[in-house]
Amino acid sequence: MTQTDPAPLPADLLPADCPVPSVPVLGSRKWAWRIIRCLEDGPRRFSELRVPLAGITAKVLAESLRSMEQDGVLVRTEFDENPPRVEYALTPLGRTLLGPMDAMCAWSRENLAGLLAARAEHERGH
Amino acid sequence: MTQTDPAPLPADLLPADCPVPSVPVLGSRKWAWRIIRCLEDGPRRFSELRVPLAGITAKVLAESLRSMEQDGVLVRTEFDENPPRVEYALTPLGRTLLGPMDAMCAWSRENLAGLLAARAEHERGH
DNA sequence: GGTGCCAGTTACTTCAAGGGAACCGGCCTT
DNA sequence: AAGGCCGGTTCCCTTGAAGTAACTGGCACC
Repeated sequence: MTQTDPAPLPADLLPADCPVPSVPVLGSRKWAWRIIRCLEDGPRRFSELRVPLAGITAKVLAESLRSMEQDGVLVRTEFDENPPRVEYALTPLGRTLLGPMDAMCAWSRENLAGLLAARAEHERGH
Repeated sequence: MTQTDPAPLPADLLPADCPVPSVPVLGSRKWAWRIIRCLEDGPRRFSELRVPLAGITAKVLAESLRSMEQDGVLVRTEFDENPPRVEYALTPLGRTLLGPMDAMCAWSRENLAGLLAARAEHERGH
């Protein structure tokens, strides 16, 4: 199971002098941001997550959740019911990500248009 | 040249309801954070960037720089000198990234230890 | 004429993540 | 007995970024 192996942190994680070159939990995992957002308001079960995360497959969602659980940003709780129920919730550590994420989200809201314009211009001009 | 095609923004970029699921410029490009940090204090030339970005190859650096130029976060300036000189500098748009990046960096400084602990515990306990 | 510098390029390979489709096990209802 | 629900797993394929290594072009200096 490759996805349950703790992914090695990128070698360049903390280069001693300059602050973080990448964001551990959020980098290189396409759905991580959205998953965290979906859990912001409380625990959700597997199938509840699949709805807002339109397009994600069970496989990828399961993989992402396991890796984020490993990182300690969320917890998986299995209830002994039938049909089975499994809930995912942010940990306190996971909640601390919301602040920085908001900063990034604000940046995107303000600057995404500019970024797309830059790309478009680049495509036309050359 | 695949890397000069404007990469399509991820389809899930702005899902209307919830703020940005990923960071355009910084996601999925391993060296982007560090490159921006290296330009924070002023323009640098190609070979100057290779020093602090220990381990990066000319190819990857060139690719990254071109894609970031396309996104409008930096500019490439070619001087007609010899030997050739080319400088890269952050644009105003690029500078606006520094704030959110600082927030993320602060998060990492504060919580990286906890994250590694969570991983380690996961590895032991299961 | 050979060497070096700078800023790359080109071709090839590797690797991790994502996507698609099929399948599973337990229990419940019809 | 058949089908549905939930929460997955398994296998296989594709993709995109990164890494490796060799090579380029123009000029300048020795």
